[in-house]
Amino acid sequence: MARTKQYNETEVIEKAMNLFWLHGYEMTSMQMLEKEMGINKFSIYASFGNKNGVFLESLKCYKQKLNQLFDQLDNSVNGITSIKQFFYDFVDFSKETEFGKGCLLSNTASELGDNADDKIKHILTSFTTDVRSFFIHHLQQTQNMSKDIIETQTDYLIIAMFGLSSATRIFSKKQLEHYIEGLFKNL
Amino acid sequence: MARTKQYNETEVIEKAMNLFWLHGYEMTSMQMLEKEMGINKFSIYASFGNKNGVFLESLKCYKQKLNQLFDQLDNSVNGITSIKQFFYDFVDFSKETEFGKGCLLSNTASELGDNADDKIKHILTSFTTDVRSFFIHHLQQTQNMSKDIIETQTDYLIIAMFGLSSATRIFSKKQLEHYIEGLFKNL
DNA sequence: ACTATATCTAAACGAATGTTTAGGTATGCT
DNA sequence: AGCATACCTAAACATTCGTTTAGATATAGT
Repeated sequence: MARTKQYNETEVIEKAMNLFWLHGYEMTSMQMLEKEMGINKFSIYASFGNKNGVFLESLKCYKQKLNQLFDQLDNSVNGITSIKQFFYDFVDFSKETEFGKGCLLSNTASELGDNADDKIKHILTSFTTDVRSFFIHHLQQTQNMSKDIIETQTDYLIIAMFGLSSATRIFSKKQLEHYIEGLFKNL
Repeated sequence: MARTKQYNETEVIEKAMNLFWLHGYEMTSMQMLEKEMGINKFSIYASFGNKNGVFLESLKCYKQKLNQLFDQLDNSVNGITSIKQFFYDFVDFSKETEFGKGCLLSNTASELGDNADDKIKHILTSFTTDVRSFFIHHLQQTQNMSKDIIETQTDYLIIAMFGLSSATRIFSKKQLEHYIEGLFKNL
């Protein structure tokens, strides 16, 4: 055999993820990735194929982090309260390190839209359905609502969540708090 | 004297605006602008200086269109109802021509963020304050609320509006309707 | 009709993009 | 120890970006 890799692929992807999260896909160049990941272009292409491959892995990495948020909540099963808690946790998560990063997934949906590669679109839509089923599941816990009302309220929550994820890039925690409190006053 | 311009600057900017609206700033190339505006690069640079100049005029053009929405509403002065009407008008406006364009201003805020040129940032912030004062003005009409409550509800509405403008890129009219109805349920 | 001048066409510019390649370097296995 | 192999460095690749420039074309005023 020969020399072994001198970098951990998971670690460098985490760094790449932060770059994409902060600057978006197009605005993040291979040069920036090279510098931030601490490895050469050759190594990047050897490990991930191309820029899109790096991005794809970054999205997966991000998704795992969001899933951790879900997992934390699944322990305290108490209907709408846990949905509201998820909104707050999400704000903390989005604003934990630097200001104005928003949500990598919704940023991507906004930036690339339909032009995105199929694998990327799949990640985005699958996450949307995950969130949707999370909402439906917890709405069902609370009261015995009709299917129509659950559907309507899920649309409400999904869009509120999507809006929140965009808003975290711009608005302060206090303003976001006002938003969340207003949102759940109606439920 | 000599030859006269064979294009109308207002007309070509409208076409440029639609391109930026649909694809964003970075994704819209001079080549695309050339084709869509129907004039040569030379003419574009002669009229607007550079790409950023075209974008700036496009934003102004877009802002005028939004101001028309406001003007329509100022006639029917009835507090929160008119705010809600604005939300609906905005959805119609954002989805009138093609699917998934969202709002050019909030798209720009999301795409460029703090990296944007100062003139562009000024347009964005000035519009936000316009919307804010519109909300405050109409909230004051309804009841005699405390300043704190108006402030809180304005934050709520501003973020809801911002979220809506992002959401129009992705969600259907019916879903957006569910969202708006939910938003105004307790106001 | 002629000329001056602004508009238009089209080619070329340098810089930056994502990607590839060639050559030097270090390390795991026999 | 030595060799094979996979890593890393760094230069070059083609393409595209926004921008500029040189030359052809058309027209308003005399």
